[in-house]
Amino acid sequence: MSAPSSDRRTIVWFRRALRTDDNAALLQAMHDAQSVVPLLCVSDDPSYAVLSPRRRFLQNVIASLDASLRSAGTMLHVRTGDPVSVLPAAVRAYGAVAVYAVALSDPSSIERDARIERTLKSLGVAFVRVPDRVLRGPQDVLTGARTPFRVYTPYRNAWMSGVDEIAPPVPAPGRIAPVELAEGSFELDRLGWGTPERGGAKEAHARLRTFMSGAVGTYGSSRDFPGTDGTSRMSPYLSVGAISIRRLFHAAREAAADASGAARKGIDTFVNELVWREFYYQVLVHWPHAIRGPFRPEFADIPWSRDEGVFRRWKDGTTGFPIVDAAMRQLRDEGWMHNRARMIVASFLTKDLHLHWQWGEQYFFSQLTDADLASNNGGWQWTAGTGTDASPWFRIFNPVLQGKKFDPDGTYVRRFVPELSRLPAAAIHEPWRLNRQEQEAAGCVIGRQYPAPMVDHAEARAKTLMIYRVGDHGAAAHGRRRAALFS
DNA sequence: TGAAATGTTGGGGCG
DNA sequence: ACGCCCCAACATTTC
Repeated sequence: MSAPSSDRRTIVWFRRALRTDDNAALLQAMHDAQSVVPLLCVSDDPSYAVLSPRRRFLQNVIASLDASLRSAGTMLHVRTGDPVSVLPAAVRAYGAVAVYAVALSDPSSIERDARIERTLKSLGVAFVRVPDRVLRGPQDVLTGARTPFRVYTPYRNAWMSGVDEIAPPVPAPGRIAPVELAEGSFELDRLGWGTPERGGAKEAHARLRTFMSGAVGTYGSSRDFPGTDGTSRMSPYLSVGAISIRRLFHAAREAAADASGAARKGIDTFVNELVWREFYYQVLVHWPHAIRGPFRPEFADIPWSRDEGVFRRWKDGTTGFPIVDAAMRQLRDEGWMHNRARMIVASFLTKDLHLHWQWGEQYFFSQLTDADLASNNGGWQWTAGTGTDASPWFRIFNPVLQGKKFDPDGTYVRRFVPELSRLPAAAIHEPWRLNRQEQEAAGCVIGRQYPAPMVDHAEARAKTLMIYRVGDHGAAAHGRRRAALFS
């Protein structure tokens, strides 16, 4: 790194690290030059104005970022348009010698960044991408043969063995010298987003503190119950970088340091989930083809249904299966879904409705405030049985049993499917089993207030086993059985 | 991070 | 007392 020099002005392009706390690109820019311009590029596409939960969340995070920059003495400089043209224009307007940003690893970002780098280079300006999204980079966790891992457990063991290499988080700079707005830049206010309600970095840190001093202790068991507030709910903040992954990891380590044995187990489980996130991240870096289709090509030819009407009922949460409908409505209402519920609806889409898992992946990505390419893709491939170290394809969730097991009193269903709220707990996951009189007493007649189940699970399951078996030439057990048949 | 089908065991009712 | 049957509970296999 070069020595600090006050006459060198740089731009910090804020994208997926929307915070001042422990922001590697910001810290490096401030180390390399005293004068930094905190820059935000906003799309000028009119469809951008549609206020999905994710968009609202993002606006709040950005407002919070601007507020913390202001408390340090500076502010966001906003420009509209495509970053590929905005950044060179900003470089000229500010006379900057370098642009810093968090390094991104998905193919479309890599491709766009390469174009930006070329353009900036022609202006004599460096484009510095600083790794900041994961605790341990894809090249830092490899097998003895220096190849990437495809299986989670050995990956985790290797990851853990290098845990001391993880840097501690660095607090936000106390003071950042302000820079005058240049031609073409404006203050955040001018976007007319209104007063931010919640969702910023401050809220993320408060939530993290609460979680680490309480629920994390029972995380191992309570995280599986969607009616309980048993998860950290850090994923939306992580996905946009409103909180740093190191901040999260070190909070967990500190909590572990003064925790009882039982609580430490909960913390270990939590850290494991962070490692899953890193695992999926490195899978896509090493095998980017998984973004476009099954990681394992033997599953490329499964004859999926293309029934849009069926897909719509899944999205709308009117499948007739209470736990599925509750989950899908939570997604639409909150832009978030409990992890257990994600597994249930994903299994339902692929193995009860026989729709392509990529339809679900795409819909999740469009709705989730925590949308993350790698985790989302990894999760869907896991459910569909097409990924690295995936769930076996013949593992099929029974939506009624999952409901009974993980939402036994129906708290979750009642919260998101009000028409079922008066059903007795014993029937809430299979309301069609009540007789007409009982349905009327609960104010929920099947076919009127709430739909009949849209598929017969046993039939759907049988069909899944059939359509998957066709493509499954890879499983060792099947090979053996087939060989035995012919011997 | 599953569920269904199939197999095994053992207690209790009964003649 | 004994064998037999039934079936629930648990275990194993299969998808």
